[in-house]
Amino acid sequence: MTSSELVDQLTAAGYSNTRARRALLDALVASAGPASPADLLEAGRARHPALGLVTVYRTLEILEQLGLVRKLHLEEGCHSYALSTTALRAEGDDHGHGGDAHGHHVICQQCHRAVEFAGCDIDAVIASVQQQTGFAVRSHWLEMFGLCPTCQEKQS
Amino acid sequence: MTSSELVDQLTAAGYSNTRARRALLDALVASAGPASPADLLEAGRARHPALGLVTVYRTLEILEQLGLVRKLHLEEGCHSYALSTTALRAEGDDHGHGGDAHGHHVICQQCHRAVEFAGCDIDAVIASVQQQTGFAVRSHWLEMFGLCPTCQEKQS
DNA sequence: CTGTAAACTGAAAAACATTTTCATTTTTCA
DNA sequence: TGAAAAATGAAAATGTTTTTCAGTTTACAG
Ligand SMILES: [Mn+2]
Ligand SMILES: [Mn+2]
Ligand SMILES: [Zn+2]
Ligand SMILES: [Zn+2]
Repeated sequence: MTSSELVDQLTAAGYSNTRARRALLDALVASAGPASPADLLEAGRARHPALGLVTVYRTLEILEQLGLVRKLHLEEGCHSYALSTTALRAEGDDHGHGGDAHGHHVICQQCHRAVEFAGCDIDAVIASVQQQTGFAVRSHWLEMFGLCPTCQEKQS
Repeated sequence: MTSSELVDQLTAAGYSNTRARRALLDALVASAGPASPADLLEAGRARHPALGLVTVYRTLEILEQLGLVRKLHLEEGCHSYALSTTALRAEGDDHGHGGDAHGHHVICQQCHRAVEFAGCDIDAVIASVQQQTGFAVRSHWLEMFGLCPTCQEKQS
């Protein structure tokens, strides 16, 4: 997903095409792994020095609502954002957190690269939990951690 | 799990039995759902008014290391803590986040009560992710959201 | 093109959350 | 019971997110 495709999505949704947003989206597309708001501010300022942190927060909120990025919760530092994969966004496969389409990530414990994956087939687990606890499960949230191919090689 | 059992675990692990810790543990056991550090400070001060927030953070960190509480990441407000279930702690079922035994919670979207559940049988999903992405998956993290039995009744 | 209304921006301040520091108090244990 | 070690909490430092607001930029109708 290029940053101008992302801009198109924003304008299609009725948002303006501004310099600040282009800078942020460029930064987001260029970033290797998930990036925190502070990370994105720094990277965005390389493109548009006047960029403000408030705009980073506001734009990420919009992007998240549109399903273009996902907020990851990490052990360290908590929130980071990662672009969502086109294929998965299109799929509309909603076991979703609160009714929104959702995806899940594997995150490298070494280099922190994150990759979205398709097909979280956990209906059996959900059924078991509903039976065990009496809860009506409406959504779930799953993250995996490990080593990416590159870091596996370096390891050995 | 009573609070004095928790104190026993602490002393067994070499930590002192202090008034501040007893107050915090009482508060934790009494709390209905997951509680934030600020929540626990307030509840703990009902028992020991001098209790400080720093001690709340420090004690939660210890309890988490011992596997007695788990840190939940929620959409709103981020970190909260919930006692872990005895049965699950004993089980030593470690698909674990970083090698530690782990458990998962279902959280009520209405009243925020959290219940730990056993048996996250997602080996097939893990295998598929490893195959899809090339990552070597070492641990995972799963939360479910829905309605607890009580809130389901109220709903209808 | 232009002019205008609506949308957006970023500085600053406020509101929160977490961590560090350090002098004092409490606990443990010989 | 006394000394050493561990733990405490106030205060300050650090970090993150939200709110406000006056000024700027963008979109778009004319
Ligand atoms: Mn989180
Ligand atoms: Mn598991
Ligand atoms: Zn890696
Ligand atoms: Zn409920």
